[in-house]
Amino acid sequence: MTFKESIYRVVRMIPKGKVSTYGEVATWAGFPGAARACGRALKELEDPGVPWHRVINSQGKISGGGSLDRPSTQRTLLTVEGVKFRRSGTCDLRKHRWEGPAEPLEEIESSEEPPPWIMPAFEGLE
DNA sequence: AAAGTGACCTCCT
DNA sequence: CAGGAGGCCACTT
Repeated sequence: MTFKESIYRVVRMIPKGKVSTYGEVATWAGFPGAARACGRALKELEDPGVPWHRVINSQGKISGGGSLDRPSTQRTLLTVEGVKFRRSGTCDLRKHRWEGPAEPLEEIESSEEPPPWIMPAFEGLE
């Protein structure tokens, strides 16, 4: 299990309409403090099944990195999912923040196939 | 193989 | 709210 795979596995668990932060994703993936590395992992993401847009920074804002069109794409996807943004560019983290994985991560690590309760990332969108 | 550098961050002044 | 330092990983000397 590589670092990136661990990150992706956690991100795939974020439900539609919820968001999480780089730092928390990294922590739940087993790498506390690796928020920055987490950002790079998502930047280099190739798997289309990972809802990368649901990961924002700890201030509730969309980070400006990656390719130029990525921040706007991210905001559009989140808006479609029901996440509201203020004019300042921040969203209400208290309302949309994902509480974290309900099941201990160990259970997932041991399984070969992804469990059926993980929803496709872009279901209901296009 | 080891050290340096950069990155979609965070936390603490 | 701005600025600076810290920490993790991956890529490059």
